Amino acid sequence: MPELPEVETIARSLQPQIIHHRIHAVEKLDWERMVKTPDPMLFRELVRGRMVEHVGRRAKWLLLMLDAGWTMALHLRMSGRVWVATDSNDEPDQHTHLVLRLDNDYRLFFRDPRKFGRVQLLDSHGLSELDQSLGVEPLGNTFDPETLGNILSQRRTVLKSLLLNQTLIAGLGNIYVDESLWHARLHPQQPAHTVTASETCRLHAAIRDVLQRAIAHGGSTLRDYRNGYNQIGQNQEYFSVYGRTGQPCLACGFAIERLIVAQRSTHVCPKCQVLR
DNA sequence: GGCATCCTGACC
DNA sequence: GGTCAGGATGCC
Repeated sequence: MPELPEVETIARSLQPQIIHHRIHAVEKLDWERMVKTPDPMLFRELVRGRMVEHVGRRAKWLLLMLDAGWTMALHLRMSGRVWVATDSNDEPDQHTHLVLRLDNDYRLFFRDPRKFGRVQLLDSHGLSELDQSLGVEPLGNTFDPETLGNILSQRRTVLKSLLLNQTLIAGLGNIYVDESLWHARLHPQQPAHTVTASETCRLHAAIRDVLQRAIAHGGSTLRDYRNGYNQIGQNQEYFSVYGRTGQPCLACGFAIERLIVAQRSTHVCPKCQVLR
């Protein structure tokens, strides 16, 4: 799925296209399980006529801030794609399950072949609950080495699991966890509470660098991800370990290995990332 | 923690 | 036909 950098890139690319435009109607909604709340009938009713005031992001949630206090929160999960179709001849395909008609005749498409994606319409209370269910923003001001150290020191779980846990640090997924750990020279199976202060500083810096670079490159496109203009990202050209099994480590030349950690495909340099 | 589940498509 | 995939949840 889109992870933090991809969702951030989508949010930024949607802003100039949809802010200050009104949603005329929900033009297509053919997979109602996609709507988490409220029920699909009410969803259609409440969305009709709303003005998009801002587009933002919280963790991996894409947030369309609407007038009347509503927020449409979209989660793209594994294969979701959200973009603005500007060509009126461009028809939504069988995997495009949500289409919003805008007042400039543009349409917002939410395409998701695997149907894992979700959308919900939240009032301020619902938005606050969503916010509180998520951990610290790794690119936010409050995420410093001390904060990370406190999170690490209290858990005996392995680093990979901890970094994937959205209730602790919110926004990392499988790609950027592997990339961050490689840059920090830490093994994904190292127990969190054994990470030293200097390693914590390295990990903190690595997470921020990896995410910022990914955003600068417009996100990583493996298969499905596109930005709000339906364009691919470039960050996949800059991976250090993810998907580089058998290829030489960029730091030491040793072959990158693939293992399974926390039931997820995991990539490491066995020489740079030694398990202690 | 580990595992199944929600889905479809790509690839072998 | 089997396996794998950028995610999250729920169950033992």
